[in-house]
Amino acid sequence: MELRHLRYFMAVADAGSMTRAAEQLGIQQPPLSQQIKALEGELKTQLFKRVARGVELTIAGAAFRYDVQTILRQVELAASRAASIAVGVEGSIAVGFSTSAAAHALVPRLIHAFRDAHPGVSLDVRESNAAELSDWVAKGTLQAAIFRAPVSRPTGVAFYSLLQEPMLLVLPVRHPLAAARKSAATTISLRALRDEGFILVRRPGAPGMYADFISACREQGFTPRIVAEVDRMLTNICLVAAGFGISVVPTSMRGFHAESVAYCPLRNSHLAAPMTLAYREQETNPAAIHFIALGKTLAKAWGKRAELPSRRTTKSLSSPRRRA
Amino acid sequence: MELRHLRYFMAVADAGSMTRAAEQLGIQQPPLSQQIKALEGELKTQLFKRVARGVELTIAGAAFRYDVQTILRQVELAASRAASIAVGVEGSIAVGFSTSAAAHALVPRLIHAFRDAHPGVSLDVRESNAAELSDWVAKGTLQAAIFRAPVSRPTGVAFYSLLQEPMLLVLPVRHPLAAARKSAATTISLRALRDEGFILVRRPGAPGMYADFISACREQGFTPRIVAEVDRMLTNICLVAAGFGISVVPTSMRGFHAESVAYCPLRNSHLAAPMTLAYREQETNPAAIHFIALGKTLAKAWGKRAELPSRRTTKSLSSPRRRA
DNA sequence: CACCAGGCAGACGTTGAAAATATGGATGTC
DNA sequence: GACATCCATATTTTCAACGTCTGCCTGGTG
Repeated sequence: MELRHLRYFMAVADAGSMTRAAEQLGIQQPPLSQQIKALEGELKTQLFKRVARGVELTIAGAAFRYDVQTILRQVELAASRAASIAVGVEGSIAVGFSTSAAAHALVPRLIHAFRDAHPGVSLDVRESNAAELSDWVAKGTLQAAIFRAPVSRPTGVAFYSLLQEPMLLVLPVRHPLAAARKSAATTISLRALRDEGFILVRRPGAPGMYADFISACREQGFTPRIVAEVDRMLTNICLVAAGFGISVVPTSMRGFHAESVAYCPLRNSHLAAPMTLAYREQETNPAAIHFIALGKTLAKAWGKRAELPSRRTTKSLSSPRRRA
Repeated sequence: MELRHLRYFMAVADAGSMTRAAEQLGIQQPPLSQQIKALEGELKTQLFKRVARGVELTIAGAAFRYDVQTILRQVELAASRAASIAVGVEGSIAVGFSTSAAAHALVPRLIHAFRDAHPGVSLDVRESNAAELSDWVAKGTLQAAIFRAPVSRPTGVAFYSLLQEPMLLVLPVRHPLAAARKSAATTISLRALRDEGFILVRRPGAPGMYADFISACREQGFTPRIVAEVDRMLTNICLVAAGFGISVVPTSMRGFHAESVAYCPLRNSHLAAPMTLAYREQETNPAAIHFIALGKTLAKAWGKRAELPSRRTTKSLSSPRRRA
C-alpha cells in the first residue's frame, strides 16, 4: 500500500465517481480504477459498491475513509513539523543557570527574548552549580548553560565569555565603612580593608574569580584574612548580613538583603565577575543554536549599555510565560 | 511522498546505516540512499547526519521518526479495521492498560463485560506505560486507556477517576514485621517503618502517588530512606522479594510473588492508588462511547462492593479471549 | 424494443520512476 | 600507507503506473 492509494481512495470517496475523481486528480479513469482495485485487493475488502451512476462507499469503506482522512492529515503534520524543527521554529531545548548567574538581569532578558522570537520552542529551564551544569552540557542533557567562572573543561564543550561585571564590596549596614560611604558617597579602596575578615566562596578545583581577589589584595600589600568559606554566593551575603565578615560579589547580586547589608564600589579595582555561556561545540539542535546566538548578541548589546556613564539596575522584564 | 519513503526512513533510522537498512529491506544501498535523499528534498529538511560509520538522526529526524512510527501503525490499524468490518463486525476499538492497572480485577471484568454486551465489536487490547497511553489516546490510536495516575495532560483528553484503591505495605516474608503481623493479624503503622529502606517507582514529570507516600511519612515525623528507584511496579515487588527493602503498592498487586513477600494493610493510612480512565472528549466512535460508559458504570459498582465490611480479593473472571 | 448516454473494467502499448550495477570519494583502522 | 567501511553519483535496466482504445452493463428515452 502506498499513500497514492490512500489519496486516490479519498478522491473517489469524495467525488462518488471514478471518472470525476480522475479528472480532479489529473489522471485518466482506467488507471484510477486499477489502483482502487489494487487497494481493495490488498485489503481483501470491497471499499466501493459499483452502482449505475458511479460508486458508493461500503460500510467498511466508510470506516476506512475516516481512518485515511486522519492518516493523511498526520502525514502533512509530520512533514511540516520536521521542517519547522529543522529551522528552529519548533522543538525543545533545556538550558541551565547557576544561582549567581541567574541573578544577573541578562538571564531573564535572554529567556524572554528567546520566547518572543521562538514561541514554538519548548524551553526547559534548570538551576544548578557550574560543575553540574558543565557536565550536563557535555552529556547533552542541557543545550546551553550560563554560570560565572568555568570550574571544569569537559571536551567538546565551548565556553564563551559573555561579559565581565564589576565586583562590589558587601558590608554589614552597621559597619563603619558603610556608614562613612553613605554620607560621602565615595568609593572604598582595597587597602582600607587590610584588617577585615573575609568570607569567600570556595570553588573546588577552580580558583575562579576569588583567586583574582586574593592576588589583588597581595598587590595592595596584604593577604586577606579569611574567616569563612561557603558554597554559594547567597550564603555569602547571608553571613555578611549576620556580621560574620565582609565579602565581594558581582554587581548584579546587589538587592539581596538590602536592608541589612550595603553594596559599595571598590576604588581602582579591576576585580570582575564573568558570565560564561557553555554549549557543545558540535551542537546541531537549531533551536539551541538560535539560543546560543541570541545569548551572544544580547551580551554584546549589554556591554554597550554598561559603558554608558550613568548605569542603573536594569529593570527585569515581564515574567516569562511557560508552555504546557 | 509515499509510504515507501516512510518505511525506508524507519528502516534507516532503526538500523543507523543505509547499507544495513537496505539489506533488511531486501534492496540495494544506492536506491535506498536515493529515496532518503528524495524524502529529505521533499521535506526541505535534513533527516540524517552522515557520519563516518553510518548515519544519525538529526533533531528534526528524531521528531519525524516519532511521527512516522505512529502513522505507519495507524495505516496497519486502518487496513485491519476495514477488513474486520467487512467480514461483519460492527466496529472496532483499541484500548490500552498500564501494567499496574491491568493487575486490577476491574480490567478483566470490564473487558469481559464489554465483550458480552458487544460481541460484534473487535476489541484490540494493548499494554504500555501511562505516558505513552495518554499520547495514543490523544492521537486517536487508542479510544480509551486505563492507568494509575496521569503523568501528562494532552489537550482534548479527558481523565476520569474510576476509583481509589488502598495501598498495601510489601515486606519480605522473613521480615520481622511480617512475622509479627502473621500471628497477630494486625495492621502496621507508618511510624513503625521509619528505619526501613524504601523502594519507590520513579515517575519523571509526575510525582503521582509516591509523592503522597513521602508526604504521609513526613506527617508521621520522618523522611523515608530510599534505597532504590525503579520504573515499574513489578520490578518494585521483585526487589522487595530479593530483600532490597520494602515498599507500598496498590492492593490489587497482592498475589505477585506471594511466596516471598507479605502484603500488609497500613494502619490509619489514607494512602491510595487511583485508577484513571482516559479518553478523548470528542470521541465519536459509538463502540468507544459504550466502552467508556461501561467502564464508569462498573467502577461505580466496584466502589459499592469495596464498601462492604469484609472485603476479599475479587475473583478474576474467566480469562479474556483475544481476537485477531 | 431499439437506441443512446454515462460510467466502470479490461487489453495493450508507453513512459517514468525505482531498482540494480558499477564506481568514486571520504573517513576511520591497523 | 594499505585497507575496510560506508555513503554518494552515474548509468543502465526493469517494472508498474499511466494513457489510449474498447467492451460491457445500466438506466433513461423516443
